[in-house]
Amino acid sequence: MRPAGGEMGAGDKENEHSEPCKNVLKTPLKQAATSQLVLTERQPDCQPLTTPPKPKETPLADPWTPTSNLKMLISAASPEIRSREQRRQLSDSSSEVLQTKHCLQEHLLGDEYEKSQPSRKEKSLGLLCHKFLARYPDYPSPSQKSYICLDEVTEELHVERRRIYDIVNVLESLHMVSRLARNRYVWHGSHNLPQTLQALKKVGEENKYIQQIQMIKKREYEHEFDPDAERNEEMASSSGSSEQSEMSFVELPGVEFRAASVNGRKYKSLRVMSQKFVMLFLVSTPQIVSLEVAAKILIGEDQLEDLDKSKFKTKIRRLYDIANVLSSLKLIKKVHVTEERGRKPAFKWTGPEVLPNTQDTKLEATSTTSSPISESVTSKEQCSKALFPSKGKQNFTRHSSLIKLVKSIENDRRKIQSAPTTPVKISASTYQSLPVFPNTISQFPAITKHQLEGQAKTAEEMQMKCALSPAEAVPTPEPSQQPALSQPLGVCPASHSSVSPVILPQPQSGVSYAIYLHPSQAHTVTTYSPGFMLQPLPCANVTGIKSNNSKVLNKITTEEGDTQRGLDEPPKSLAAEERPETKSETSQRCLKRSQALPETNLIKRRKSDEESLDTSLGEPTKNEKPPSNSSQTNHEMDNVQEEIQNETKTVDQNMASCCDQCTKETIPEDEDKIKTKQDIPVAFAIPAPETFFPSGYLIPLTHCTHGNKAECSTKEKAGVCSLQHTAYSSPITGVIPMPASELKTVNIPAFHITPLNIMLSPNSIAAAPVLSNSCLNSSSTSSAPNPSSSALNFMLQHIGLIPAGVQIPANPVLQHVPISSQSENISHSSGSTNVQEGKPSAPKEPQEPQAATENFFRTPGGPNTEPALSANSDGTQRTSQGTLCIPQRKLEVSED
DNA sequence: TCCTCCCGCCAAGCA
DNA sequence: TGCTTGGCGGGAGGA
Repeated sequence: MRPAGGEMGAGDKENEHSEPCKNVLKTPLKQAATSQLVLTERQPDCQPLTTPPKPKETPLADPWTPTSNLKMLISAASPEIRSREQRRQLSDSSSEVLQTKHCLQEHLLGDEYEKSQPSRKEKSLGLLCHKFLARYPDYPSPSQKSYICLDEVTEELHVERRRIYDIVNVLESLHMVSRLARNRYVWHGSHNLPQTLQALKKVGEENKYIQQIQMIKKREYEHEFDPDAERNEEMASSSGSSEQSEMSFVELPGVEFRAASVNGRKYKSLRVMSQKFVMLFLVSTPQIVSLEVAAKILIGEDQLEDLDKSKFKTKIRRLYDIANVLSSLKLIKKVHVTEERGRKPAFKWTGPEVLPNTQDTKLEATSTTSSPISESVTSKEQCSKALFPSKGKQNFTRHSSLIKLVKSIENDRRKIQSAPTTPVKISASTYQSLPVFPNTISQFPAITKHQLEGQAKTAEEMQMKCALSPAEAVPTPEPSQQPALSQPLGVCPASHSSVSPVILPQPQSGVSYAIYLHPSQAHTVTTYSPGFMLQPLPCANVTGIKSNNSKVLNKITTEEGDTQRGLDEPPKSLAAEERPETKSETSQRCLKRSQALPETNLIKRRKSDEESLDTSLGEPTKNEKPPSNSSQTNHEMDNVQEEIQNETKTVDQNMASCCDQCTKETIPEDEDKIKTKQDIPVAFAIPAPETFFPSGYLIPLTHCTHGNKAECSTKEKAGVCSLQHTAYSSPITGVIPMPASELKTVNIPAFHITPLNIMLSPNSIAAAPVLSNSCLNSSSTSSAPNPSSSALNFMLQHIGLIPAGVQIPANPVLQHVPISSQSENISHSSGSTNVQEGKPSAPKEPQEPQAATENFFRTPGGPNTEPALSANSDGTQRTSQGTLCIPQRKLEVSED
């Protein structure tokens, strides 16, 4: 009957009753002990016992049939039915049932008996988990705690204890249960779930999982063109993660984690894996994660040992286990993403949207005026509390990293503060690195600094505000959309805030808009920030890497800045690319930083990112001064001209650098490279930074009322008005007041070669010189240029961005202007994935851009939460709220 | 054939 | 030392 040979298969043993004593397993025996009754009764009749596992399973109650399963599910749905069933079960003579079964078993042929056994599916972990969950209320009253006795559970559910551990471990990772003692757990239900998810999301963001995913996808894509790179990938994966060995378990305050023997196995704990898996969903957009990617990331965080494919397979197995439980919890749902290489199993987050951690945010919010830094750190620590604090081991990344974070933040802050001309890290580094006007930064009006700071601060304040009242802050048609909208400002982690959403004051409608840049975009943008250049932006190098088969991937990725530079090196964007050239102080410092980091060390880069992120985040926070300067100034006409001039300089610089970049990088690209660039992670289609500057996301800031200056001044401290006043924003995105109805799209050669789709109002030019400059890209014929546009035209012509005689119109005309080679990338569906990538704001192919329907900047909720969009003629889409969604890509996901 | 994932061996670690 | 936990991977069932 069963395969003989060596070790009997698991399944064999399971059904094996004829080969008794041979299999006396420790655990099974124990279990047998727990169900002694059954065994003792049976043993005499049947063969000497022996197969602990079997007796235990076959015995109880109803046989495992679809019917019984149905009953179980029904009972699960109804406590009454359940209890009734249980009572009946108890009343039944279990021994009789057992005997009957065993007798039946004995009389049946092997095959027949096997058939009588529950099918594999009926024994699935998912179903088991359902049954397990059915035993406890989702929200148990705090007064009456539900205790879980593993022995009872295993007995009642007729499963091996081992299986229960799998379930419990995953539940534990979500803090739905916690271990009290041996064999004993406490059921918390979903009470802690929101908190847990928030914490996980935060930690996930801190860990830059999005970037890791991007990198993995990038490598995958590379493999399509270079099969030999596979080995490299593995090496890269392992080496790059050599310092990621530290895995942490995110613990919630008040929910103590006391897993036994976890110390020795924590790194590979199913709990940790589960949490990380969840994090991937929470930080990614859309919230779809393929098993493969998840496994790779998990492996990446393990030791170097995890190189072979068996490890990968093991991870996949574990992920299936976890996924089954999460599916039972309805947190995820299995789907498939179609790729060129076939369908890939993936899971889509179907759980609750994770809003900003209100607790955490509140903390920060309330502390903003007192001790921002410490608060921020504190909150982070709270979110990612280390395990076993009593042991004080350093095994918990969160702890150590947070500590480092604090230090790095302080250091950066000091540096920044000491640099009077460094308004905001982002812009500071940018400007400083500009070759044309190396000292321009010193001329940059302090007011601009305040504006920028105010912006950053505004973002943070918005975040807090959103956290406090998300719905109010960003009204959305659907609750599920809230996260999407609030995320940029609220949920959006510090890392994103560094990119700070650009606020678009809308004096007329009273509604401001923020152009929120997706994390990936943020990276691009923030490359100006020293820290960001260290980020392993995948897309970038891909282009240049393609031909470098022999290179070790990790090296390649880490060498973006160096090795790629000579090629097309894009991702790094301005800062990374120009640093070496300009050798400005800032850039040098940045370069040093980046170089100091081991190229193969992903975690270090991550940390570096965190530093910069936190720095940028902390910057505004630390700055106690209300953004009054910026807000006030923005409204003062007297200053407009000055600002225009200053910004014009900035623009000029940017443009100059942009030109350089374009000529260097964009033009030379061949089709292959372009193709490579098209590679976009399946679930996280993030355009190659070097190629495109992804679209922005206009977020109506309806909660921000436009008031007069006086009003704002009074509100500024509350961080409400600052948003509106930050009209000029950073040169990166440009900001201009405009009515939603007048929003139009133009391609903005935002830094380098990355065109940015951004909305412009007819009068934007005059109001926002920076944007106006961007408009130069459009071939619109101009109408009477105003003074500012004239100046811009002059400068732009001067630097060769526009031909002599061409004038940038004061009233920009919406246009999609293809930008050289970049445009080709767009229409391309991700290299390896069929999750079709939309292109990042798409330049050249006006027709294509719109093809992408699913904006991955959309709400984290993914497709489900997609707001109603109305397509604009230019391919952009607008939500019912006026939020502009620029199509990014189409995700083909098939649900099972 | 590949995808899923059940099953239980066996070692770490706790009581 | 016995027992609990849980990492791990073989291999079976299903698609």
